[in-house]
Amino acid sequence: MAKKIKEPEECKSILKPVRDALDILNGKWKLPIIIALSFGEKRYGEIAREVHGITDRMLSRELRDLEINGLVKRKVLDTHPVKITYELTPQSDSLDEVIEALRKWGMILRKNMVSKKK
Amino acid sequence: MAKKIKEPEECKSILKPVRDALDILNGKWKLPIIIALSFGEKRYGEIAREVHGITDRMLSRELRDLEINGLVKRKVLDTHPVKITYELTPQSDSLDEVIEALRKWGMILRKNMVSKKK
DNA sequence: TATAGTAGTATACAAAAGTATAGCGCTATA
DNA sequence: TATAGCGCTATACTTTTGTATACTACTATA
Repeated sequence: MAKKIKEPEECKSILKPVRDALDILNGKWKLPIIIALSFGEKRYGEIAREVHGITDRMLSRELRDLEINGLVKRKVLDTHPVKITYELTPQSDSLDEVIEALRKWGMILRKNMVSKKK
Repeated sequence: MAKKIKEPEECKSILKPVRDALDILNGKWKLPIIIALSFGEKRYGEIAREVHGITDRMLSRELRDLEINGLVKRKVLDTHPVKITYELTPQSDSLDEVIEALRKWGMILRKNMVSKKK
């Protein structure tokens, strides 16, 4: 009752930031890449090996996207030959909670699948 | 050091469930629909009005998808004329943490944008 | 000298996601 | 009788996402 009056505003106040977040994290690969980088800076090839199934094209596009949105920093070290690393910015450090919540939910999913199917 | 040895397994153990979760929550609309339903069961038209910008085609497809994956229950009430409602299942109730984490992150995003841009 | 790793880009294509618009049969209301 | 709401589906289209394969120029190793 009191809920019905309050609801529309409450619903919007959740929807808006969530949609902002989803706009940046969209697609199949962004969070997996961020997770891989959450263990420390990595080189292109290292990320490619950890995020199974991603193609070079997608990886380079997603890294560029993430860089544009300020989630990832690309660093060129002037060793010889040059070495390039990617690392997270504070912006994506703050994704920890999102990732942890998704991990937990994914595990619940799997448990339910197993108990239903097999 | 100790981290480096542990990392590959640790990384995989996070990546797998997160990717399971993302496979089900993919796209622009699933979480917004779930958020709308988190305030209680709703009819098709009500959802359409709350999730701004979604087209009928997408809404009916996403609802079917969510139903198939056990996140939403479609109920047909035999009033006259029939009334159809959608409600969350316990499976998607457990998404609360994910949504809350995304909401918080989305708000941080917006704050940073404002302080950088305007 | 041949091979493999480095960090990607180029090209072409297929599949999925999303948009726009129209329409259906039904019922309740003006 | 006309209109609006109900819960969708149909058709056609565009955009985004993703795959597959080949290629570059460089360096280090076998």
